[in-house]
Amino acid sequence: MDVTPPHRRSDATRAAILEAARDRFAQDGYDGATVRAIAGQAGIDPSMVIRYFGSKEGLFARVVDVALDIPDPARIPAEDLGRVLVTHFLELWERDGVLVTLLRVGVTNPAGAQRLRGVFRDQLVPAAERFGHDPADAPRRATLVASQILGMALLRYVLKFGPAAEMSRADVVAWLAPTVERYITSPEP
Amino acid sequence: MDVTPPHRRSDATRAAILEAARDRFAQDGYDGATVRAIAGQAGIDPSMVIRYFGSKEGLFARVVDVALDIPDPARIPAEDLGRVLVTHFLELWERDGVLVTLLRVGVTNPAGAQRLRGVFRDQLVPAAERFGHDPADAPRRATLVASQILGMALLRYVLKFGPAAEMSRADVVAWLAPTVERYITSPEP
DNA sequence: GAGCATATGCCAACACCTGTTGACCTTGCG
DNA sequence: CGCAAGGTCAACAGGTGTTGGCATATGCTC
Repeated sequence: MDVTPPHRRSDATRAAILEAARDRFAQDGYDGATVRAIAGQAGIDPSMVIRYFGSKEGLFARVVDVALDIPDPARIPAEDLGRVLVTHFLELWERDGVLVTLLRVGVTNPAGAQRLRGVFRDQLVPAAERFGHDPADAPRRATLVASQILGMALLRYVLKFGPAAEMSRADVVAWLAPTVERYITSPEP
Repeated sequence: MDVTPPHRRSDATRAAILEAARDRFAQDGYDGATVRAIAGQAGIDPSMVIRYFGSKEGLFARVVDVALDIPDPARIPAEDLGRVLVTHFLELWERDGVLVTLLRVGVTNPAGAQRLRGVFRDQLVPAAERFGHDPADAPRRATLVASQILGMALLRYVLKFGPAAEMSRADVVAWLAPTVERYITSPEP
């Protein structure tokens, strides 16, 4: 898709804009993050943002592009399933601000919600199909797992509630792992 | 605190503004809900909103005033604890848009996040103290329960994900009840 | 019932902020 | 040198919360 020559003189600026945008979107959401604030943080003029990314929406689309990289169930011992998955998701949320951005924007912006649904449908549900025994159950299992993971991420990384943010990662994993495991493997409540 | 005479001629208008505000805030969040849109839906002039509630923030403070009414643990049979609590929270989220509003705004607006923290600290943690055996553990238990409930509410009532919204209430209760119960009663993961 | 004070409501405008655009310099490379 | 890409500046059109002035209608006092 990107057929432009690999080295442009403005690549540094583009990268600076993207980095600033990631930061501002994650911090302030879509409406809260103004083009002027992003440009200011990147140290350039607001008009450059538009020239390089077409529009604010175009920039946002570039920023929010996430691969969940859910591990292959075949390579996980059955008794470690919950622990491995929860650990993976925590790392995902802590890696960069993309998921925080996605959630922040998805909650207020219809287009953002659409994008969140896309991630759920294209990555989480298929993973649930690989994990569970009955593929028809996958959407429900994915929903249950997502509810627990999203809820903890919301408290811990978005709202930054004291008790949630201060829990050690090991504690979070220890408590959530059995829940997630049950949602995936148990045939009924 | 409210010493004004009980019957003002403008009470109907005030109520209309509050109702419209509840709706718009729940739907569009704090920034998305404009004073003009609220006034339009209430069928009056935008200036009336300011005159009656001082400012947009004042109106929002009036709208977002929620009592979780968490039931008394002494009146719940131990084996019904999870079911009763999950059912209670689902009804709370479905009753009116207040919790949806609170979540939508809390995610993007710092003041909204503060208010959400207040609800958590003043209502959820004390409840966890009454429920659990070790009061020192209450913040962590409240966090775990909140993570599961908030996550499901997020998918079901805010983002309106298909699979989450279409699950029957009974199904949600059946799946979440054991989780919530474990978070409250189990001394360790 | 008449007159008046006051509450109620609308209109127009304000100052500010938003995304976006076009004209204009400036730098670096062929 | 010439020319295109990189970058800045100022301005635009539209939307925001908020304010003051002006019309109207209501309810109270005589």
